Amino acid sequence: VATRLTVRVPGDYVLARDVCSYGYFLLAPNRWDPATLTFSRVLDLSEGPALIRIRQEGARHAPARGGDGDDDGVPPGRPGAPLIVMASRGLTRAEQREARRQIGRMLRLDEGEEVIAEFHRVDPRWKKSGRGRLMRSPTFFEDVIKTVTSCNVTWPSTIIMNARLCAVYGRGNREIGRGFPSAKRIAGVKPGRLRARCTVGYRDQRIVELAKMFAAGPRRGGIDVEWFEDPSTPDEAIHAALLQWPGIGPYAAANIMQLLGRYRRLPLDTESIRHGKTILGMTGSDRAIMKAIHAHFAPFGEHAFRSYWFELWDFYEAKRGRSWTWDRETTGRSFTAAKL
DNA sequence: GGTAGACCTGGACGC
DNA sequence: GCGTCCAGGTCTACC
Repeated sequence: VATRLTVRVPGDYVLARDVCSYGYFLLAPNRWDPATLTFSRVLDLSEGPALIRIRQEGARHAPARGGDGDDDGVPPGRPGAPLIVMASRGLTRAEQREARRQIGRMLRLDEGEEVIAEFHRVDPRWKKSGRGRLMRSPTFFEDVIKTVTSCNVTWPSTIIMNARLCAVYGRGNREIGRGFPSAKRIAGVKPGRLRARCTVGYRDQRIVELAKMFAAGPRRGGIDVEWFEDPSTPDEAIHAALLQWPGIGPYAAANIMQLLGRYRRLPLDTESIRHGKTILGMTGSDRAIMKAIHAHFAPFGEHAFRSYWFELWDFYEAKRGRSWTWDRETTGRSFTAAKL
């Protein structure tokens, strides 16, 4: 008998808005169905993979949009309504706890209403839409690998890499689909084979090396995930550690910090330069613009990245409609600036 | 301390 | 179609 779970959420939580808040919601194994406002993916649980579908109680299909500009950005869904989670099979008690933990991490349910309210006090532009939470992955490992697959490539390549990683090395089957591969699985793959089967290019060795570090764990000189996830670990220590990892430079390190809920640093890339020039009216060399962007968002303090990110996200939405209406086969493939 | 060039892939462009 | 060029962060080598 398939398991059904009810997940309680913060009082302001809206699934459609808070899932469709970061590009990773468009990357395998994640799936967002704009027609039914349902999120689904395969989770890796102790007894095996399981497909889970998540929807929010009472959320209905968004009404057809009117003309451009008369959309107030308020997402479909009743804030704070519980999530209904349907699994493709029966889950043991232990697996139910695992699933809740992974879903909680992915949806950022740990960030309560008061955290988002504080962000809105610092930057009131997002109060009306309620934007504040950023979607991430069920595990730290997946967040790190997704970051690496988004470095130095255009978005369509990132989509392909993640799809291939799941299809080739993820657990699952034809019926339920496949999840994201575990660190242990990738750690045992030869770099050349990863490159050939997943088109990760020169990232092959770096990805395998990272997987080995995750798979080894702290006792064998690898990565101590708990230390990174622990809010009491200082930002500086995490940043310094990340920069030592293969394939992780300033952009990736800042992005991973954001994914860990540390929003003070900005992962700036070429997209940021465009944003600085066209939206913020900045001029000068790329270096100068990067510096100016950091300075521009510094006053937002520990919410700097949220302010920056939702400014970018607003830009994409202005061009392509609200993110929860994006179809992954069309809009979802081309939502970055280079394509607009 | 900063920086030129290589790395790999998919997409755009010119023929 | 086919070949060439370019975008996109990180890393190494070298000032």
